[in-house]
Amino acid sequence: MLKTAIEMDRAAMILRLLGDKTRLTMVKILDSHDCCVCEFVEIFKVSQPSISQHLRKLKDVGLVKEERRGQWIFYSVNKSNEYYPFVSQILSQLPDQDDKLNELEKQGTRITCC
Amino acid sequence: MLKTAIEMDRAAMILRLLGDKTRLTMVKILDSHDCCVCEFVEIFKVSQPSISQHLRKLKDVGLVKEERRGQWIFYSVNKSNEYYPFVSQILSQLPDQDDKLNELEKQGTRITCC
DNA sequence: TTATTATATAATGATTTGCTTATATATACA
DNA sequence: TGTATATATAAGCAAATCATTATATAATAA
Repeated sequence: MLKTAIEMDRAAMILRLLGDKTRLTMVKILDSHDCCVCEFVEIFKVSQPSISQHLRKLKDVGLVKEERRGQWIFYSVNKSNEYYPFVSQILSQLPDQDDKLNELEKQGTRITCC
Repeated sequence: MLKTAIEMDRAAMILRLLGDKTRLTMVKILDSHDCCVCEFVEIFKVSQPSISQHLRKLKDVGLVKEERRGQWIFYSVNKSNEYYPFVSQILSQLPDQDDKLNELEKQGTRITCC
């Protein structure tokens, strides 16, 4: 077994985490753009606590990190996380989600503070 | 968006399917060796219906196929399935599980009919 | 200071999941 | 043919999941 291979139980845990359409799309978006909670609320049309809970799960395994900027808390992918190489390979096979952020731009609800 | 990219909801569905340690290990094993139900029962130490139910889920999305050989039903990965390229890339990042089958050989519980 | 905005957490409930045991079906063997 | 073996399906149950509403906390604006 390669030293670099992810363990099966860790891999299953990560796949289960990504096996939710909302979280998977979040991570795909965050892989190329920082976003704050309210942007995700707008994109996914679910309640703010629901978004916060998804982000919490991603943060709990260290896959995303948060950073306060004024009134907002921005999330980004933690590319130095041990699971990132595994996740990154998966994300690379997914269609880019730029249309979601472009939609926010058009609506004027994209947050571009700081 | 690339024509070849898997849709987000399909991707999430596949990841959720693989996001179970038993199923993930099954698919990893099946990717290189056909196996029958009773071998998985031996490997995973869970009930036979539990194994059958996992295989059913994998079969329902077309990721594995079955073939009767005498008294046994052998399962294998359906490499022509539309999701196989996506899955294959994930499997390639996992440690090989040959030790599981080697263990069966040692115990003499490997099925090598037909 | 008070009101507003952004976010997190707690509590709750419906649905899904993954196991179990019991049972049905199909093949193989004596 | 009758019995054993391999597998599938059904039913039941505990735990996990994902949403919601209510509430708490922190920063900003008036």
